[in-house]
Amino acid sequence: MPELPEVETTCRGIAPHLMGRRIDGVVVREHRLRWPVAPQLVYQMPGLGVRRISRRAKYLLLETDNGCLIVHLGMSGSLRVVPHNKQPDKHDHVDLVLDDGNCLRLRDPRRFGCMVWSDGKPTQHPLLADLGPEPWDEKFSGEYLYRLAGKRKVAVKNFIMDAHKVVGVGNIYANEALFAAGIDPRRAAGRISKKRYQRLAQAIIDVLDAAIEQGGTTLRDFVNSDGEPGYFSLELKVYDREGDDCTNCGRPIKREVIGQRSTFFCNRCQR
DNA sequence: AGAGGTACCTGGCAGC
DNA sequence: TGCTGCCAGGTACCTC
Repeated sequence: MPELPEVETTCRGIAPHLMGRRIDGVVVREHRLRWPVAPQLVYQMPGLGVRRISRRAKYLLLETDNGCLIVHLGMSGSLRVVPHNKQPDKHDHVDLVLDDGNCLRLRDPRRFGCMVWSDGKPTQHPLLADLGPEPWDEKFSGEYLYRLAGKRKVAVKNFIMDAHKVVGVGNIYANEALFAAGIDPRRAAGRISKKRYQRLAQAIIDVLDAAIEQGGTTLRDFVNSDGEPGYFSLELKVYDREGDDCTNCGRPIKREVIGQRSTFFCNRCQR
């Protein structure tokens, strides 16, 4: 389940194999992703050169000479560069055939991902236009979160997972960042001090940085690899550790459902 | 406008 | 062993 660090790692992994290449063709074996695979892939992409690969939130942007492919990996998606004649597996839904005999292959068993097209600036696409800042953006800070929280009653965990506030904080990292900042995930967003938001903002950045670094060091080959990029072996302190000892105080980690999502925390260390 | 809930999808697992 | 049923997750979209 790709969270932002895995998307970033994918972006870095595939970029060298795509930059400057030409798309010779596109094969869509299954168009039923979250939204139907954009028809432009088939009628517009062939013949175009790849100019730039980048990431915005959890979206990968593949800019060409004439339009931009926007890819989201959903929960189970992955992208790899493989020889085009390699036999696709059941869940290999789309190939972008490159001019060097390889292809960029999208695999997505659960089909929560998407491949949509943007003719203009991808950042103005409806999916991207209203997103909050990247955690590394200078716009993002504890002050920013504090201001946005106002008097809102929503649980702080849901608040930081809202991509319209700040992008890239999925369930795993929301749990980890709140633990690092010592904040109870159930606490109302509007009832947290500016100072504690400053700690939280830094925790979000730190936890994502650490995961991206892990991704970089444990990066599997994005070419000719059968394996999935795999989960970063980042040491998680609370996520999926219900009943285990808190690494800080030794008390058992609690699990509770907040906003229909599993939430893990230490109710002694997080207030 | 904010808050809360639902849908989408399938591999993997627990329980029978 | 084989079946059923539930869960995981990101995000758009629905309703109140």
